[in-house]
Amino acid sequence: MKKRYLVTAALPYANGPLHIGHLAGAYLPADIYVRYLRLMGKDVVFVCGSDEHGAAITVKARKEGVTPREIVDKYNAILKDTFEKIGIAFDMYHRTSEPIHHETSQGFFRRLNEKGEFIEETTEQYYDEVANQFLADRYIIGTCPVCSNPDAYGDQCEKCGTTLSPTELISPRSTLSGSTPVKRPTQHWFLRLDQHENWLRQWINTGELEGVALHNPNEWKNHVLGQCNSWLEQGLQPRAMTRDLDWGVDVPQELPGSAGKKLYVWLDAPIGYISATRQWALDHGRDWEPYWKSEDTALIHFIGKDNIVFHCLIFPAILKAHGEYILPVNVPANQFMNLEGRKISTSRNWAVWVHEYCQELPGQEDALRYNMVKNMPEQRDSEFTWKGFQETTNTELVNNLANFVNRVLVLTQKYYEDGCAPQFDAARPFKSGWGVETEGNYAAELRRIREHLLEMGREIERFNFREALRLLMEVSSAGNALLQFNEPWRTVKEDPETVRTVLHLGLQYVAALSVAARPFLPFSAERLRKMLALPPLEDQGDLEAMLAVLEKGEPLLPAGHLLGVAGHLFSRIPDEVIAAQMAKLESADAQNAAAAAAAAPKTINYAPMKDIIQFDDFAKMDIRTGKILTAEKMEKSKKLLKLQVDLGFEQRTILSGIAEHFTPEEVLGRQVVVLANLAPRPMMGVESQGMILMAEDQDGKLSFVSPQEGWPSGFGVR
RNA sequence: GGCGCGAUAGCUCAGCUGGUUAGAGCGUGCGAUUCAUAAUCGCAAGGUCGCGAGUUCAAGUCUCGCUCGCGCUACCA
Repeated sequence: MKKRYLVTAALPYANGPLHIGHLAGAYLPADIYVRYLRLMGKDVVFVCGSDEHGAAITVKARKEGVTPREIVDKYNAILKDTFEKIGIAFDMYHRTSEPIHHETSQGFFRRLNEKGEFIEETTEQYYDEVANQFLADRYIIGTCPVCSNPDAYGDQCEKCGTTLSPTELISPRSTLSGSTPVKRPTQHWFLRLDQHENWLRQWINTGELEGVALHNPNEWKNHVLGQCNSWLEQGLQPRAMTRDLDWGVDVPQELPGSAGKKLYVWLDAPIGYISATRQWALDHGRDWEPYWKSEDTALIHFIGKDNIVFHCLIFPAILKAHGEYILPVNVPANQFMNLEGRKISTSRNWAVWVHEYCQELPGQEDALRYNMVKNMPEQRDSEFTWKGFQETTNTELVNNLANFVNRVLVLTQKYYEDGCAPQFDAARPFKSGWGVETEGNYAAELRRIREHLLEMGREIERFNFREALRLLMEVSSAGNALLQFNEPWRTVKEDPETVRTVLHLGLQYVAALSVAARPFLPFSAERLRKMLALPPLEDQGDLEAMLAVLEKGEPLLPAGHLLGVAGHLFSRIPDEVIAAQMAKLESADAQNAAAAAAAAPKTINYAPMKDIIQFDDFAKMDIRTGKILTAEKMEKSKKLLKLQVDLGFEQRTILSGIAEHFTPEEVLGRQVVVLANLAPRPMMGVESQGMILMAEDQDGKLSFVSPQEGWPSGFGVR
């Protein structure tokens, strides 16, 4: 057991609101874990914050005609408010635009630079000659090579989701000036990740660093280890830690060549965890350093699977390179949550937005949390459906949990007019709620609850939140069974003594739930406290203290305790609400379809004309007729066909990127037109000696360009 | 193409280092019950553990091949 915990949840990017996938992926598991630790009296700090830098934000600002500052202020406010409303209890929700963060990340940069962790390298990047600046990937749009979307960004096509680099775009253009960008050399700082590969491999797979055991890799999730090893096996390459950007943390200005350079997200966002911790310490008069630099601290990152490599390899490399920091003891990444059978998509508005949920289903925050846990993508992608949400909420939360609480309180207040927990005989036997036809006894029953909650805690510690939630709910079921087996409504006249004992015990179940449910259902737990007229939880050791009382077989709520007002802990989700939410999703979908249909005819995006050339330029090209003699799929390639082409006077081996459009059989014997004097180029170990000319339409479909049937090979085209 | 992860009851998912009749929740059927938001409790039915081989006394669990889904990654002269 570590002495203290530092828990982080992925920094949300401040250019959009939060959807259920984010919640189920990172924030909710982190929150449950942290709330549990606090209830167990642990020293824990839980940090997060808005990631407010980068080109995507400036692009959005430009589009909306506002400043980047206005964008991040807006979304930071929304995010912060959403987290609060859905009950994510950060100790500090920070933002990367704060000065203390700039200072912290620049400090890292300086330190790494001094320690020789960087190499400075010059690469070619697209440059806008009209706007006079280098272009971030996001500033370049062009035609997607995969789906032919004419407006794909330089880093990603939002239509088909493919990850791209700007050089892959067909006919790239700058979003700043509309001009065609040109490549220019620019110098950047690269982190020598290759030099960290060995210890990272050792550390990931054995948990050992320099002979010291830091964690047990068996406790890490399969897909996390798999993803890391996949990268390690391919070999780590130096990675640029700086970019030519205008919105971000400056590269320390005293360094030569720093003008116009900003820290790349690798050296910006994750260091936000540290900045946030520093700010928390300042606000609370505490020392932040033990949380990041002491070996008896457990550092845990909650993230989605898209962030695994970042948090398991690159950030640890940075921390280790710095030299003073500890490494994460676990990175329990979740997979993705789908929505109604499809991937959640921000750009297509196929999502359930958390702030909208809070607005449209007020008071149902815990129902969402419950459903998120119930369907948490812990080991594989999972599925959220509104129908499932309704069913789960109505059966498990309303029918089982809320109803149990209600029937205990209503029965008690019905039978004991003073509205107090009854005096009772602890030695009185009754039927246990934990098994059919088993005799129970008051103290043993309380210990039974304790054992169950201990098990729940163990599952939380192992990041098995679904299982932990199931165990919690079993307490409620056992409570229901307790009432069912003893039937106080029938025996209250003939055997009032036993009924007192049973109902008093029922109240203990509710009291136990009012503490144990807090990690999952914080709002409901608080309402339970009120119904029981118990003080609000202090959030520091409440569960630990409660378990100690249960262990002694003593009541959590003494006889004579005046209860509060019974009420409905959860309300049923009616069909109309589900129908309305489904309609909302479908209308988003219809809007997308309409937008796509409307855009389709207009987006016959003819490539812009290239610059005028002279006849001499054309004459330099030696274009010849030819015929494909043999064709085979290129080993290990999805796109390349290896062709033998007859040019009459000789044969050529030509590699052509048409494998996704034509099979080797289809192209055999085709007459083609070949650019014959193109410089040979090796690809995948084979030299390509020319280029087959193809026509390409708007959708990226290809067509051979051929002379008339039977035309001889080897003659010129002009 | 390479690599990683996944494929288990109608649905959503657990099954650690291989070991007795493969589990849970929901749904379904039957029964009990009525304090409670037509709630609850019990019992039962339901699976050739993606497909095909192999290792083993023994495989959902290990090995190999294949199919499908998701993710990362390379090649379009």
